[in-house]
Amino acid sequence: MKAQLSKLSKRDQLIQTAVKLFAKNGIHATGVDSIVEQSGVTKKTLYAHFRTKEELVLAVLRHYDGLARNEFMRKVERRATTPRARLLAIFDFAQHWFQQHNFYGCLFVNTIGEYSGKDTPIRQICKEYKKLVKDYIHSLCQQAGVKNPQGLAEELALLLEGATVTAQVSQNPKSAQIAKRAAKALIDKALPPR
Amino acid sequence: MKAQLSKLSKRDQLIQTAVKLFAKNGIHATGVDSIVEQSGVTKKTLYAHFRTKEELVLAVLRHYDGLARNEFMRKVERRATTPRARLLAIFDFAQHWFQQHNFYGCLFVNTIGEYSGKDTPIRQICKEYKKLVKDYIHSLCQQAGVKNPQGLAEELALLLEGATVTAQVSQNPKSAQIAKRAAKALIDKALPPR
DNA sequence: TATTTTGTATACAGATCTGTATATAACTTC
DNA sequence: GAAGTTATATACAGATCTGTATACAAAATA
Repeated sequence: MKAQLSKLSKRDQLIQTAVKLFAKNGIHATGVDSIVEQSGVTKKTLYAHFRTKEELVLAVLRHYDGLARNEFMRKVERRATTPRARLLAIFDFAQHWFQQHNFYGCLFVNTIGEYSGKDTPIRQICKEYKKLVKDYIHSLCQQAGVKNPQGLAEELALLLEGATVTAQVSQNPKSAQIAKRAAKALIDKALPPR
Repeated sequence: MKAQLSKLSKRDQLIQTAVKLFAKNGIHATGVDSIVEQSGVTKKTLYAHFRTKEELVLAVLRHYDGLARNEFMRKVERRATTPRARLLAIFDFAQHWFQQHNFYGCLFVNTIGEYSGKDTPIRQICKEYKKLVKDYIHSLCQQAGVKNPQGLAEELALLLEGATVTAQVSQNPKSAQIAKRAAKALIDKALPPR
């Protein structure tokens, strides 16, 4: 059951395999043995690149952080041109995301859920990811000329978060439309359409 | 390190201890040995009441479902009298919840995160909980005389969900205030204050 | 008071977990 | 082409996991 990862470095094969397994089954439920088996890389090699499983987890989160934020911004900007339309396009992107067959909610949220009590570097990365997403929304609000861009960005980020969790739990992607409807009302209030 | 659970049945001692450990450390990371140790109940007794760990998990979720929803509704109704004010009081309750020292996010969301890929009865309970919370919000919307109570309930439930996750990840309870601000705008739109 | 239930205490089986050790093959690079 | 790097294959150590077995004590019930 090896994947087609021949062109990648061993390190990347491990990370990409681990991302999939962590997202689908959770971190504690995913043993390094299954990562080794499905990546087609030896355990010895894994521990040559990462000193512990936790270091692999960190690498996976950092990898996914860059990947996910990049795709988020790219797709939002492709779907609309004006800042205002882009704020709404966030939720069209979300709906598309929720419909992916391998959508298992936000990896960072799921990870925090497994490390609620502990205070490891893992938590820091998850926290940072959410901050950067909000910063991006904030920049769109600024570009749109909103009076209180921070306030609107916080509200829209909350809606996106809620829609994501709801889609994950209820297994229904329509939460994106609900969030979009609410977002439109909040945007219209913060920036009356002329 | 036994807790003071003398008045409870062995079954309840196990459930209450398990709730705490699952919430704090996650389910897969919590071994039955630690539940046994901290509850002051023998492993033999645990397996007399629950055939497997998964059955204990189910009992814990069902127990917490009743407990949490009951407290949610009770506290919301104590904080305000009119349906409209109660819709807003949801977020005051949330802020208070987020500030608890043992707040580790929503147990059901964290649980789903650990069972994303599988389709066990566990998922069903989490799904049902979210539905019942939304139904309660829906009933408040109806009582308030909102034209589209379903629509507003969906939006407010999304805000509550987003605020909860955000408070958990960013470890900052102010997300409740943000959600309340957004909720107020949405409520005012759906039910203009006279 | 005899019996059944319910619990404790503890050890164990078998699987799985993280991480390491050993020995060997392939691929760079000088 | 020799040296050094980077893999593979595989076995193992030691801990921890779920679940069971054995032997005994306490408490309720008949």
